[in-house]
Amino acid sequence: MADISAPKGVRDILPDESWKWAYIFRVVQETALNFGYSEVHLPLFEHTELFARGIGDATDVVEKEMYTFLDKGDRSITLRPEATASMVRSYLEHGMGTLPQPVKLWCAGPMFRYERPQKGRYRQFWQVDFESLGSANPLVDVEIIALSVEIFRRLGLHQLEVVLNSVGCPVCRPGYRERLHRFFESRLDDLCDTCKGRLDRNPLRILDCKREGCKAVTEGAPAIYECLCDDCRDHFDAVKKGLHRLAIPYRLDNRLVRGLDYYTKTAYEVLSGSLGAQNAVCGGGRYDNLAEAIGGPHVPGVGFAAGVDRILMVMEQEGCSFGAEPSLDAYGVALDAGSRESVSDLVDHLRRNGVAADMDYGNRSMKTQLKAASQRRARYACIIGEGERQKGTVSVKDLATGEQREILSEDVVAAVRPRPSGDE
RNA sequence: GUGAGCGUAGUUCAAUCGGUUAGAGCACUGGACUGUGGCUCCAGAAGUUGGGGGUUCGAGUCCCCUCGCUCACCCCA
Repeated sequence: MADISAPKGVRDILPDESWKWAYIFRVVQETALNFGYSEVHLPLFEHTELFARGIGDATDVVEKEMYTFLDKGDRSITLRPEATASMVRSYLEHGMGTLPQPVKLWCAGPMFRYERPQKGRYRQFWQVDFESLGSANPLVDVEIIALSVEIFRRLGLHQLEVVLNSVGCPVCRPGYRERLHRFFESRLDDLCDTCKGRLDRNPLRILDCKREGCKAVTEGAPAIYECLCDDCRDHFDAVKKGLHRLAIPYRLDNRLVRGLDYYTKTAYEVLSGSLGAQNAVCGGGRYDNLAEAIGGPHVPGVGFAAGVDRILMVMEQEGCSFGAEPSLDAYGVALDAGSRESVSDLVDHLRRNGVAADMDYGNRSMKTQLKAASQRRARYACIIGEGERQKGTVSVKDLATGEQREILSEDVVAAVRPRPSGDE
């Protein structure tokens, strides 16, 4: 066991896995293009204040899960625990309010949260994040949900469930909160200790509790639907209607909550049954008051983040395809020590002409080189020995059929090049 | 932060009640086959049994501490 190892909760994505990641990002990128979202690259760290205000100081994420440190200029810096706040910051900082609205952006990259690792939860984890900024139109909520569902569909995931709720807005939520408070107050004895504490701070969170006792109590709790203001109710109806039109199935769940005031109206998650306790592959919703919370003008927004680590986990479990595994077109094989330089030259020539080619650098026997060619799933072995060198030829062996022919060096590219895609 | 389970070769795992030199599959290297791969057979290399302390004639095995991993609570992607 090496005495040096990666820090707790982080991991290496090695070649046996990395090509699958690349596949997922490719699918996400194509889908983003289809839906009219443009990619941005955002910094991995921000001023701590952005997250404190943009996520909320009362949340667990901000209270105890952030990687925060002072830089050499004594600024408090935090590794981003999520992307939405950065996205809104970027929108405001670059005056995107002057562009046609909504501005539709996406990004991908690692997020950081100091949590105890477990299945599907890492301290550095990858998200793809989509945000649509500047429109309060419920059709945009529908688009966001449809986009996330489409990504999962293209990736081949089918055992997923969309869970939908509305969390109201600053107009109607206080009334609901009060009703909940009254309801739980009368059943205080049946609640767990943490929920007793939540009663005054944030009774909505009690709905989220997973303890059996609390769940039983919440069965009879008033639903937020009864308390939504006209605006929120119309919006919610429009979103539900939109999902119906697009034939996107969903389940309503009034336990799905977001604790803070700048989260408004639509809240949704996409859950997988095959993930263990960390079963959300995607979470999102509307945050019409977030831009103001971080010191900007009123900019409505809606978006989602999907966890790439978890998506991959579910895909593996459900036996989804990741496209073609990377392979070589040609593998150079030297019969003797004197031919190694010729093989090196040939491989370089192939590579410069768009052929995926590799060779052995370990002075291994010809047998072992051919073995390596098979293992790398090369289509052809390009063999050079003394005889070939004298004649200026290469023996090209089709590793699938075993068929071999000797061809002139200058014709090798044409012989092993993958079927031209037409526009090369 | 809390709880439970687990740490043996690169990796997946063995090792009887505490008993001699800690074994095997896969992977790796070489050979059988010196100009032809996948299969087979043979051989080789590979270990501070996570670390530290204790009990014992003797510890991979039992006890304590510590570190790490895993799962769950919590929270979320």
